[in-house]
Amino acid sequence: MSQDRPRYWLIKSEPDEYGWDDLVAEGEGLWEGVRNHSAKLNLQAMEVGDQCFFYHSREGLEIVGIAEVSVAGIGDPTDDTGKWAAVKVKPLRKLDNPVTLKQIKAEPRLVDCELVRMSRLSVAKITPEEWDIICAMAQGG
DNA sequence: GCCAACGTTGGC
DNA sequence: GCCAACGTTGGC
Repeated sequence: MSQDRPRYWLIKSEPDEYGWDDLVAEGEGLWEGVRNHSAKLNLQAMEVGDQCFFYHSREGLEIVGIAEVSVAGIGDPTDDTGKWAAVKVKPLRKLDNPVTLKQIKAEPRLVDCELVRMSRLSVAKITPEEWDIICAMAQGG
């Protein structure tokens, strides 16, 4: 239907290793180290301008901000075989109110989202509908 | 090509 | 720190 919207994703990171604040401090972050085929396919489908929820896993368990894909379709420099993908992202804005995994699981319209269905996927797809719901929750208070 | 064993990830 | 879910590997 409406193809005039960017694609939406959710990228996970452990704040201990590389959190939202680290991304903001750097200005632009290389998203590499993904070694899962489903996640790789998502990475390869990303285009410049796509928007990503930035999710803190293990610690925090919440979406803390929105990042934008600044460079797409690059190979993972930490990989010698050349078969893994990476992208670069820039911080766009921090959420007014972080949206926790608990909130997401409590929202009936979000129980089917990739984040909930495949909890171990580090790069998940978000539909425009899911994006809008989560954005509303982030503004909700 | 199938299935069991193992390792890793992530929520609790 | 523990356990469940998923992916990958290796034997047959």
